[in-house]
Amino acid sequence: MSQTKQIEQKWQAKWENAHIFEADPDPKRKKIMVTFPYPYMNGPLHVGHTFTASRVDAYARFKRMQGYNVLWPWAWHWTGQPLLGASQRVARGDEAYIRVLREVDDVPESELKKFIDPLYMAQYYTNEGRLAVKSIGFSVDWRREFTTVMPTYQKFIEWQYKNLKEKGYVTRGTHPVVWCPKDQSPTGDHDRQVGEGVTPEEYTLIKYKLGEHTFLPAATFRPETIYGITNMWINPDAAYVEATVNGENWIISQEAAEKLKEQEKKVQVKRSFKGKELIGQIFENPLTKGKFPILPGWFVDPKTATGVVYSVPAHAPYDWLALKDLQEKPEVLKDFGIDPEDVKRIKPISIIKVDGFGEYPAVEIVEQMGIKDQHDPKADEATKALYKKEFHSGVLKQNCGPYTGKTVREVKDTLIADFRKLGVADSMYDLPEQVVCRCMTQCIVKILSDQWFLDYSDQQWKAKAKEVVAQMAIYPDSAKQWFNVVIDWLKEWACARTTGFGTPLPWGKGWIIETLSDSTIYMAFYTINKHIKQSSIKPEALKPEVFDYIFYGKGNPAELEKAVGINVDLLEAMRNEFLYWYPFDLRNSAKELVPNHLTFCIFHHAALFPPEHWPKAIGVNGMLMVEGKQMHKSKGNFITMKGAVEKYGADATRCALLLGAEGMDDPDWRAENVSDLKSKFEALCGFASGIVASAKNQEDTVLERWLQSKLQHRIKDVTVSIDELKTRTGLQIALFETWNDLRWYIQRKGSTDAKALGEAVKVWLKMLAPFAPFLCEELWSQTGEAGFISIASWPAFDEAKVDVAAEEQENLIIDVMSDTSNILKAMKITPKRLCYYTAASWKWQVYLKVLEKTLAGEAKINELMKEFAADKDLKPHMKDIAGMVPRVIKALTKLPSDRKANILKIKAVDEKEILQSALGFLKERFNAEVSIYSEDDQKRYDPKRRAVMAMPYQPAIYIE
RNA sequence: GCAGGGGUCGCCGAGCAUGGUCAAAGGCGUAGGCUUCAGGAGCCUAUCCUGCAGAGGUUCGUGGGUUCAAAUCCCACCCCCUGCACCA
Repeated sequence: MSQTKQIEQKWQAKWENAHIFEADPDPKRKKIMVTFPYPYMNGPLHVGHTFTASRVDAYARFKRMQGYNVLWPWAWHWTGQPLLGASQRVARGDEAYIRVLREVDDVPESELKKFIDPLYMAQYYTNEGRLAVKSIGFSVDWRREFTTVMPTYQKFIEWQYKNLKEKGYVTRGTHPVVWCPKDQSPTGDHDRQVGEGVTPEEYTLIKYKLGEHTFLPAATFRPETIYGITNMWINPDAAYVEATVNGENWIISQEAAEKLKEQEKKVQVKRSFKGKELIGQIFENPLTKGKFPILPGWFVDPKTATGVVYSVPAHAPYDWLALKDLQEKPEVLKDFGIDPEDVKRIKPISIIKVDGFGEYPAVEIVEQMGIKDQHDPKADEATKALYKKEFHSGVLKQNCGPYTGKTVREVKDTLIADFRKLGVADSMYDLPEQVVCRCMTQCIVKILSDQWFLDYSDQQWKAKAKEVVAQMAIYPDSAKQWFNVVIDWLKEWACARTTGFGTPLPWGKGWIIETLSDSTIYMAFYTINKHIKQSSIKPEALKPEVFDYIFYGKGNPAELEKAVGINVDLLEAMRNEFLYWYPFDLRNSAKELVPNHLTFCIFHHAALFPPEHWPKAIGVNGMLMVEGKQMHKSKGNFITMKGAVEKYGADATRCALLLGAEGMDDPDWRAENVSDLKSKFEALCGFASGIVASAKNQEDTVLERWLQSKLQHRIKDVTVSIDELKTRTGLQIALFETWNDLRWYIQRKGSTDAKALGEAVKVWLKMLAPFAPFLCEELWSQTGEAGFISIASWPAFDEAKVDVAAEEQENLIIDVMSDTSNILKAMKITPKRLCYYTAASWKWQVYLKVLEKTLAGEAKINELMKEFAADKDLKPHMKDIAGMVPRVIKALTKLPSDRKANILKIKAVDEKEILQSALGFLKERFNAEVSIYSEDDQKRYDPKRRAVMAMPYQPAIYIE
C-alpha cells in the first residue's frame, strides 16, 4: 500500500473513532449547516460530484476550525425513473450498458447479476458511494444519512405535500408531453433514440369555413396573418379525412386525425380522400367573411399539424413562392379545373409594416436572397428571419381590425384568446422534429389530463421566492439575477408521475411525487433524522401533526405523545434540533441545478417556512470537464470519485479540482495536472516535516518579522476567500503564495532552523487543512501538537504582527535585485563586482516631502521647489533637486498606494545597513563581489560616477 | 430562438464592479544553472519583442467610441459553454 493511502486510512479511522464530524446542538456555540444536493444513485459518484462537494467540505472544515458547530449531512436520491430503466437494461441483457457497468463503474460480476433488482442496484451504489465519500475525507455526520425511499423520509414528503396542497400551491390540469404510444408513457430526453431536446409546439388552428357546416382548421404560428390571407394550400397527393372533432365537421390530414385523438379531442373519421378533391373549392374567412380558393401546394406536409395551411404571400416566403409557381406555370392548374387567370389575379395583401421592408416583405426577401422556388433551402432561412423581424418590430396595418397600430408581439396572445372566444380558432400541439423512443416507436404529443402541478406560475409565490433570494447570499453574486430570472420564467411543474420510485402522492392513487419535487426542503429532515434513527421511530408514528410540531411548533407534545407514541422528550429534542440547525447556511451545487432544483428549493422554503428559516446562502459552481470535454460514460472519459482517490490520493484529487475553477467557470480535470499536484504534495511533506524537525532557534530578526507580517496578509486573504466560497483563490494563496513566502525567507535566511519558521509552517498547515486534510493531519501530528488539525483553531489575522518596515526592507532588496538583473540582461554580461550606492540623506528629505504631497494629491513641482529653496540644508543642492523631483514623481506613480503610505509612515531608513545585512545573499545570488557605499561616502569606489543617481528606495548601481 | 455565463501573454487561469499601481498575480509547461551515483524530486533564474545601465515598443475575441489615460467604461459584431421542463 502506498504511503499516501496509509496516511489516508489512518486519519479516516481516527476521525471516525473520535466522532469529530458528528455535530449536536450546542447552545453555547454558533452553528453552520452546509449541504450538498444528494446524488442520484443509478451510478457511482464521479469527479463532478467530487468537485462540488469538495467546495462544501473546504467551507465546512474552515468554519469548523473557526470554532463553529458545523453540520454537514449526506443522503442519497433514489426517487425516479432512471434507476428502474437502468435495472431493466441489465435484466434485458443490454450488452453495451452492461459493459459500461463492468468497465466504467467497476461493478464486480457477482454484483452485476443482482442489478436486475433496481433497489439492489441503488443499494450497491449507495454503499460504494459512502465508502468513496469517506475515503476522500468529507467531514460528514453520517448519523443523519437516508435514502429517499425510506418510509420515514416518505412520511416527511407526505407532510410536505399535504401542506403545499392546503396552501394552494398544488393544482390540477392538463399538459402536453412527448409520448410514446407503445410504452404508454412520456418520453423524456434520456429515453429518446432520436430528437433530443425536441419539445411540443402549439399551433393555432384557424377554422376556415367550407360550406355551412365544415371547417378547414389551418395550422399556424402566426394567427395575426388571418387578415392577409389570399388562398388555402392543400397537398393534392396527401390523404385527408373528414371527421367529427368534438362535434364539429373538420377536414384534416389523416395523420392529424390520429394525433388529435391524443389531445383531448373526440375524433371520429367519417371518410378518407385525396387532397386533390378539395382543390379549386372556395372557402370563407370566418372573421372577415371574405372568400378564397383552395390551391394545390405540394410543399404542404400532411405529417405536420393539420396538413391544412393558409396562404399569406405578403409575409410568408413559402406562400409567395408557391403562388408565384402557380402563376408562372399555369399548366399544372389544368388538372384541377382552375382558371389560371383567377390565380394570376391573386395579389398579396400587406398587413404588417416593418422597418427595412416595403409593401410585401416576403416578396422582397425572396428576391434579396435570390430564392428560386419553394424547394430552395434558403426559403426556410428567409421564413425564420422574416418571422423574427415581423414579430419583434412589425406593426399591424389598418386592415387588421381591432389590432391596428399594435406590434405583433404585443397583440399575439390577446389575439389568440379573442379568436378562441369567437369560436374561430382552436389549437393543437405537434413536434417540430421527429422524435423516436428508445423502443424505436415514433413519438407523438399527448395531452395528459388530471396532472398534478406545483403552481410556480403563481405571482404571489414568485414574489415570495424573490424575497427569499433577496435575503440570502449567493456565491458568486452574479448568479443572483439568474435565480430571479428563473423565478420569473418557471411555469406549472408536473410534480407527479405514474412510474418509478418515490413517495406516493398522499391524495392521488397511482401518482408518485417526482424527483425534482421530493427534494426541495429535505435539508430540514437531516436535523431530525438522527433522532428518528437512534430512537427507531416507526414511520406510522410520523403523522403530519408530528412534523407540524417539529417544524412549526404547532400543537402540544404531551397530547402528541398520546396520539402517536413518541415521547415528549424526544419530540422536544427534535423540535430543538430543528430550531438549532435551521435554516441551512450554505447549499452548493453545479450551475445546471439553478433552473430547477435550487430554485425549487427556494420556492418551497418560501411556501412552507417563515422567513427565519429561509436559506442563508447558495453557492453555484461550474460543470466539470475532463481533458477539455464534457464527462460522459459513453465518451470513455468518465472518472469516478473512487478511481481518482485510488490513483492520485484524496488530497491531490480535492485540490486539483478546487484549483480548476471558481465562480461559474467550468473546471477542467487534467490527469497530468493531478499527478503533478500529487508529487508537489509529496515535496511539500518533505519540506514541511524537515522544517518542523529542525526548528529550534529562537530568533527575532527583521526576517522573522517579515515572515510573520507576510503570513498575516495570507491569513486575511485566505479567510476572506473561503468565506465567499472562492475556494480556488483561497487554495491558491494558502498553497502557493504562502509557500513562496516561506521559500523567500529560507533563501534570505540561509537556514531553516528558526522557531519562527516552524510556527509559520504550522499556520500554513492550518490554512491548508480545509483543502488537503489528510496531509495536514499527518504533518500536524509530526509537529508535536496534540489533537486533530481538523478541529484546531483557524489562524486569526493579527494586525499587531503586521510589520510594514520589515516588508519594505524586503521590497528594497527585491527591487534592487530586479534592477540589477535587468541591467545584466541588457548588458549580456556576467558580473565580477557589484557596487550599490545608497541615497544621501538630503535626498530622503526631498523624497519624503514629494511623497507626502503626492499622497495628498497636491504634488506641484514649482511649489515644491519653492519650499525646498527655503530650506537652509537643501539650498546647496537645488541644482540636483530640480532634476530629482520629476524623477521621484514618476517613480512614485509606479508604486501601489498602500506601499506609498507605508513608506511615508516608516520615514527614512538606513539603506546601507539593510543592503549590508543582505550582502552574503546578494553575493551568492549574482555570484560576484558586492560592495555597498553611501552616496556621501568619500572613499567609495565609483569609477563611472554612478552614485549621484542614487535615490531613496532605488540605490545607484555600478557593475563591472 | 429565449435566458445565464464567458472569450486575457504556449496551456490553465487572476484581473475587470471603484479606468492610471498592468507586460498584466499564481499554477503548469519550456529553457539554463545548482544539488544528486543516476533518474525523479527539490532549489534558483529566465520565459511578448527590442535594448552594451536599471529603458522602450506592441499586446488582453473583432471593429469603432469616450478619456490626458482602457484588459478595465460605452456601442456594434463574431465565437464558445450551460439550461430550456415532467427529466435527473
